[in-house]
Amino acid sequence: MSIQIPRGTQDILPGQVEIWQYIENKARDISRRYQYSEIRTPLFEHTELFLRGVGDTTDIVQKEMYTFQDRGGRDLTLRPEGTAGVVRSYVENKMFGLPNQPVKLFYISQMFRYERPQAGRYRQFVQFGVEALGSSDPAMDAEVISLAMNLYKEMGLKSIKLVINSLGDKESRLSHREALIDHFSPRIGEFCSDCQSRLEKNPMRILDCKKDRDHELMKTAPSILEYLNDESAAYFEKLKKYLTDIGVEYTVDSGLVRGLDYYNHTAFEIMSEAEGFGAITTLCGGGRYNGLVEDLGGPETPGIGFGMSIERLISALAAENVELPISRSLDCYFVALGEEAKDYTVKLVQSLRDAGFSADRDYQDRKVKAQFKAADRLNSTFVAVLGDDELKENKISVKNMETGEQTAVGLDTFVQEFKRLQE
RNA sequence: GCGAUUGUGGCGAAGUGGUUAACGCAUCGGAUUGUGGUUCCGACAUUCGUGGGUUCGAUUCCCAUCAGUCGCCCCA
Repeated sequence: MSIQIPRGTQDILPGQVEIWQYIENKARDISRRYQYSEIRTPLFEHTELFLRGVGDTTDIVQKEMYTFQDRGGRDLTLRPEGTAGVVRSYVENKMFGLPNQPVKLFYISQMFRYERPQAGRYRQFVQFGVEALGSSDPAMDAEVISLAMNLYKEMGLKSIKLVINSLGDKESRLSHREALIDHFSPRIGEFCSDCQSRLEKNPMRILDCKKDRDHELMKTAPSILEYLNDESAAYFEKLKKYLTDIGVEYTVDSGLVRGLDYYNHTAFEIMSEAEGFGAITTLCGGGRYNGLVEDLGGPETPGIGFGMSIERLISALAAENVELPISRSLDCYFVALGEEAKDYTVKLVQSLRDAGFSADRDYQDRKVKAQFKAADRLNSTFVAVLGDDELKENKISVKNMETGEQTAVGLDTFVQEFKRLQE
């Protein structure tokens, strides 16, 4: 049997790729308006980067990484997310020393996670992500969130929902952590094995457990929001005010815990609420990661960012039946009859292309009728017919495919005549 | 990592333990010796994901394997 595409990957074929290009253009345009510059980092990094950056207790690191050794015995991993690589580059290139701060970066790149594929989940997928490094102003958080929300709005999505939460600073998290342990430990035996191991490692993640969600202790669990210290609470209030000021609607969910260890203060998620979207509704996830730059060997630097899946964005567009303004058209298709005409057509197609038009012709040696069918399928605006009759008079027939009108123009002045016909 | 379900021409999709594997769409050719989106006629699977087994015989039964889809865990 012939070789198949690797599991969880996909070919993006003509017809589909136009959607990708449209989205990528939109993402680049909105990044430009928000003044984020593109950064391109390697597809793979030293495994150590993700162990330290993403956190070695996370699912991503524990069971989802594409890790391999190269011929030199180096431990490398295909990036499972974008932030770690960008922060590594930020530190390595000493961007903290750039005159313009904060440093605002974006990327559109492939990510890799070894998982069982399902609706909205692939082993190779593409994220549009944004990172703003060097500011701890809550207005920065509002900007990053609004960038993501605006992209979805401009794409034409209606059924999307923004959920925000604050995880607080280190001090707030610590006191919340203790409160959680006090709350759950007396009856931890009633919880699933995952939760039992979470109790010491990361008790916040217990709140996220789907298996035990109906347990009575879940409802009475202490909320992080009650444990925010004054500074963290004020930060969160500011963020909410800014979001309201710029018209970004949100709901607060104190149970929102993101899957990566590095988050603090702001955490947010954007999901689709479209009917029949499938089980995985998260389109975009992000948050603040003050401390990550330091963990990766840089100076103390605050940061915030998000990652959004292009695949899931496309699914959401499909679920909402959004029509994108994508038009593929052909200006002129050439129909040639006979050897002499065919030879001449080689030059004619070239002349239109050189003049900036899209032009194509038959290469299958098809009959006239079939050539017209092809032109029709290609949605060609005009068809230029060249046969013995035309050649005899040094002319070429140009047919407007919409009106059916056909006129003969001089072969020598064809390009100029064709331009005139555009009006 | 676990579970459910599916796998027949380019696409969609019937079907049966027995020798010609429906049909629809698309494509190509003809009716119309040089003009599309309509109509009519014709052509188009040594083969039913792959490997093995049962059988006189398997696309149809069994096992394994690969892949798709969906769900769980978790995430984008």
